[in-house]
This record gives sequence, structure tokens and C-alpha cells, in this order.
Amino acid sequence: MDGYPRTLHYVKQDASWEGEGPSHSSARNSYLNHRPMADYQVQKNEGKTNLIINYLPQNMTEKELYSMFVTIGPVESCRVMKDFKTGYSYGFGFVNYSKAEDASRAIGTLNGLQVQNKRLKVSFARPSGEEIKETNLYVTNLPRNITEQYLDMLFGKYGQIVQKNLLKDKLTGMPRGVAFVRFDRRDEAQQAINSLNGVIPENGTEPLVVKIAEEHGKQKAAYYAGWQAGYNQSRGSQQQWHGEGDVLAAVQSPSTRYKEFPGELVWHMENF
DNA sequence: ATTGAGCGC
Repeated sequence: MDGYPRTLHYVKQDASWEGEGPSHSSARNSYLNHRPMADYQVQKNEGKTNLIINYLPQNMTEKELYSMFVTIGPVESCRVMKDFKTGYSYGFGFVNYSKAEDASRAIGTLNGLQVQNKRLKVSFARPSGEEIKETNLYVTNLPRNITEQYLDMLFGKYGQIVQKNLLKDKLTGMPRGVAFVRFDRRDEAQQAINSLNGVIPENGTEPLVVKIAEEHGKQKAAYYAGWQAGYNQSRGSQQQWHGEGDVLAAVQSPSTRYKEFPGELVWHMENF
């Protein structure tokens, strides 16, 4: 028990929330007309100043984030989470207000705001702890005729699905039988593993494989993207890399990488 | 073999 009531309330929300364009439907289902919001976000918001901002555009900086949120009120600190070495943004961040009323107002006015190709999600940050780690599941051996609705049916009964991504073949557009399902809490994800791993679904023939998604895969992607950005910048985008060997060799060789990608910064009022 | 980015110093 984390001390928070699990009852869900319903809060009005723009019906057409999407993380990106039509081809990216992963975030869609979590943001239907009435988005469930846990009690602690509705009731116990007195004294809460710290917000988590999801679906930041890839190139949004801390300074830009600050500029956007300081329009509501004084900001104590502001950060975009990035790969430490490359500076590659993980697409989310935190804004801590000086006053709780401003945090509430920021949710009211900035949640759902379209910024470039993304729609920001603004909500109260939770205290970090074990119960909100390892919530993202990697699922394989799904039936090839799988739909998002069926994914919801399969996984939805074990907890609140925050986000899901049904992977499709790039050429044919057909489901690959692979999906990611992110739950709100660790125990929900674990319950889904316990109940569904090794189970053959009604319209399937193979036993599902359900496990915690690897998170270090993204480190490599960040490295790759960060290196590519730096490389293209210094070479005027004229040359291409040819393979992963080239990338790793370049990253590991002595360079000014750390100057080009200073890593994480926290912006405070005194920076302005 | 694992996406885009939902919990950090």
C-alpha cells in the first residue's frame, strides 16, 4: 500500500490527444474524453508543487521548458531528462513550482498543449519509490490479428494502462506480435506478468511472453542519435556512417563530445 | 531482441 487511495475519478480531457501524428497511436487510448485520474491527483494536491511533463518534443531544451512554465508563476527548478553523455532527451521532464497553486494552474492550462509534433502531458509527479518502477512490459507471441482493443482486454484488467505500443512491420503495416504495455504501478505490471506470461490467448496459438521491458536498449539509441547529431554537425551532414562498428569506434575515441553535449542541467530562478 | 519516451537528482 502506498498510502494513496486507488479510487478513480474522471476528469474532462481533450478527446484527440495523440503523442504524435496518426501513425503513432500508442498514447491515444489513454486519453479518451474522460481520462481517469487517481485520487491523489485530484484531492491531495494541496502542497504539491512538483510536476512531471510527458511527451516533450525531442529538441525541447530546459530553457524552453522553463520559459513555457514560468508564464504560470515562479519556478523553483526545471529539468529535462536526458542521456548523460549525449544529451539525447528522453522526452520527459520535471517542473517544480514555488507555490502549489501555480502547479495546479499549470496542469489546468498547459496539460494537452500542442508543441511542435507533441501534445504535452502535465501532471503531478509522484514521490519516487519502488512501486512506480518496472512498469513497462515487453510482450511477444501475440496473435497476428491483434488489435489495440484486444490488448486492452488482455492487460487492462490487471491495472491502469498508461501507454501502449503495438509494433508493426514497417513495410506491410501488419502487427509483428510484439507490444509494449506500460502500467501505472509496479504491482499491476507484475500481476499482468503472473497472469499472462506463458498463457495462450483465446485467438492465438503460441504462449505469450510477458516480461519487464529492457531499459538499456534506449541507452544505445541515445548514444547513436547523439553521436549522429554531433557528427552531422561537425561534418556538415555530408558523410554518412556505415554501421554500428563505426559508431562505437567514434564514440569511444577521444573527442570533445562532452563539450558538445554537456548533459543534464537544472535551471533555477537565479539563472535568469 | 525491444518502442518512444510515465517519475530524476
